[in-house]
Amino acid sequence: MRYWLMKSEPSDVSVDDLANMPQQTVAWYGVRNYQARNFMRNQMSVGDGVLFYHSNCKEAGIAGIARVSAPAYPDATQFDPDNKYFDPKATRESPRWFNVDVQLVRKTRLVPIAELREHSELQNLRTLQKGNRLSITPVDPAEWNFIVGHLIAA
DNA sequence: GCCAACGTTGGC
DNA sequence: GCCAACGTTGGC
Repeated sequence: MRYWLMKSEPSDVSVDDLANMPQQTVAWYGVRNYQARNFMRNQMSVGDGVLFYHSNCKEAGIAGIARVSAPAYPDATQFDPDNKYFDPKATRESPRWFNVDVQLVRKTRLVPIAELREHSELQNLRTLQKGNRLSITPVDPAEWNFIVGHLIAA
């Protein structure tokens, strides 16, 4: 059982979009970064905790709690020439990109990134580090407990 | 919209 | 294998 922070642009999939999906579940398609792919393919398990994060938007921050609900499988968008995530180098025999399914546990208040930065308990949180651009980052259990127990509950 | 930081590409 | 050029990310 691990913990993760996963970024989504709310103009693409917001926490409210997720809440309205069947089973409140979405395939985490469109990841085109090998490190993030490897996290999904090699390290994620069903039941892992996810901080659903809104990025590249007016109010960036944690917007919900979710869970990994299906292990990694080939990302369908890589095979679709009409999709913006199409990858001509990917084949069905040898897919390049994988995604897990993520299911909403509950929407939370928006915890802004500035608030996350206020807490020394979170000074090592990967997504807060200078220059970090990874859309999926691991979260330590202590960081998870602090965020879920103190910030979200507050 | 700006721009720092980073990942990828491709010529050599 | 190097590395410059380019494209992207994402907070501000």
